[in-house]
Amino acid sequence: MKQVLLVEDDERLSSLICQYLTENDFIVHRLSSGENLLQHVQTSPPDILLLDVMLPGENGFSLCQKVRPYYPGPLLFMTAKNDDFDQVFGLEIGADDYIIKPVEPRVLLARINALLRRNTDSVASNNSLQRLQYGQLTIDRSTRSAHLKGEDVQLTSHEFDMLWKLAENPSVLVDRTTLYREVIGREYDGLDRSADVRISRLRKKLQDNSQHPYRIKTIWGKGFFFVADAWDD
Amino acid sequence: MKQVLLVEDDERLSSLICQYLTENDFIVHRLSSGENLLQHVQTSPPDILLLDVMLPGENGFSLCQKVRPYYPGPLLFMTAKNDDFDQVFGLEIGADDYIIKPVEPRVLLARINALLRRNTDSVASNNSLQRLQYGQLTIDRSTRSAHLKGEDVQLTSHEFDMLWKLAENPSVLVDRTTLYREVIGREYDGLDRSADVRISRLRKKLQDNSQHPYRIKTIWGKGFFFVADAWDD
DNA sequence: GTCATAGGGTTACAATTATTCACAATTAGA
DNA sequence: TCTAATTGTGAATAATTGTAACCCTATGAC
Repeated sequence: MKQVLLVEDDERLSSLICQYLTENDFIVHRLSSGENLLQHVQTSPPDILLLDVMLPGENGFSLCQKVRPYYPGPLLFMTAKNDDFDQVFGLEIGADDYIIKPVEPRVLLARINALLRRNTDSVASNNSLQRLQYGQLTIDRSTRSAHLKGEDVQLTSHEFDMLWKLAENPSVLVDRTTLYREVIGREYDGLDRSADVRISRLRKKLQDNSQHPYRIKTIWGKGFFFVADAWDD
Repeated sequence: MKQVLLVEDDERLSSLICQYLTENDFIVHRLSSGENLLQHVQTSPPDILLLDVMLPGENGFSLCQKVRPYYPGPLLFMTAKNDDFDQVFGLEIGADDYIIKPVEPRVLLARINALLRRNTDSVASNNSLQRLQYGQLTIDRSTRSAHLKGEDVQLTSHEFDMLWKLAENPSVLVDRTTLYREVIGREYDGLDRSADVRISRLRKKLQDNSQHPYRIKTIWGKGFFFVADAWDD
């Protein structure tokens, strides 16, 4: 659940927004002025910051400039003043969006989601090929973790490397020579069995049955391959 | 210079926008319908895409859905129709902003810049970043302090250096040699355990479980890496 | 079909590497 | 200087991985 920090002095509007966002699975923290904003942002940073422009004491623009060095996430201004100059100014000092009141809750929500989507996208887009999903099995390279039927599968480093090598190209044979060279990191001498041992341990953790494996299959005398769609029991 | 792709059938508005953006150091490409949009985006992807909603032939929403799989960058809708439902819909199908006509050129420019800033920020400037935020964990280089779940985490100087080194490139392996050379300040002799001890102390303070760590993970025989997403276990 | 054989699956245990603890050494502050 | 906090050291413990042995199964010759 994403955390929203709302700074708004109009109690009626604040509680309206709070209610609507809470209904839509956000955790909302409310401040009625910018007094403790900096401290709040530093100790429990929100996922998105909603700032009213006209506030008692320090105004939203000034707060934005103060808080920006400590808060890199999305920041959204709300204001009753429909003034192009202010809008341009707000965006230029580092806001990501600028909404003119009256705020329609559905629109606010859509804009919040658009900002959050973009923000998590950019983190995720570096790892475009970082996550594989096959039925109930998920393999995430950025965290080097695997999940099966919603449960965390505790794989060791080498087990994970082996699984990734096989799973990144489902149905494609990975022969012993390749496996040793690219995963184990040495040449295959024709006698070494450590790849087999790794496969064996992997199968066990993936709840695969070696007599009738469905995830990692063996091609006798050649190597192994990963099966993408498996019918889970 | 950034490239803008503008899809707008109103010739007067299109040339007005084109002129204003060109004056402000953009390269503008214009299309008067969505006919060749997909091809254009694939052959010369713009830095930002401006889409009119009401277009001859295929409308902007439909174009957005078609083009999104091939264009991950910022996308902005412009429309004369001031309808909340449309706005919400546009944002939900993947737009980053939605502007109601009449379009004020200065406002359009400010919004374009806000989107581009956000887009390049997250990718490019991690080396100049003073503050990292991963879920409930923030790490602030300017004050050399870290916060977890709103609480101050008391890190020693070396613990902070180690955490920063790992966290500035999440999911990237930092091997022992690098760790000793760049954080501890001496060469790794193959026996020294002080990096492990620091990691161990760090994990404890980050409330990480070394049996099943989620923040700082070990790659056996190689080194360590930092995990950005906290929702793992 | 039987059999011999080559290769794969599994296991116990050894080797390697990581984690942690108590305490020693070092450093920073008063 | 003294004191407290920080950091390193070495040893005990735990986890991971490789090795060698055993057994099993697929394959092909007969």
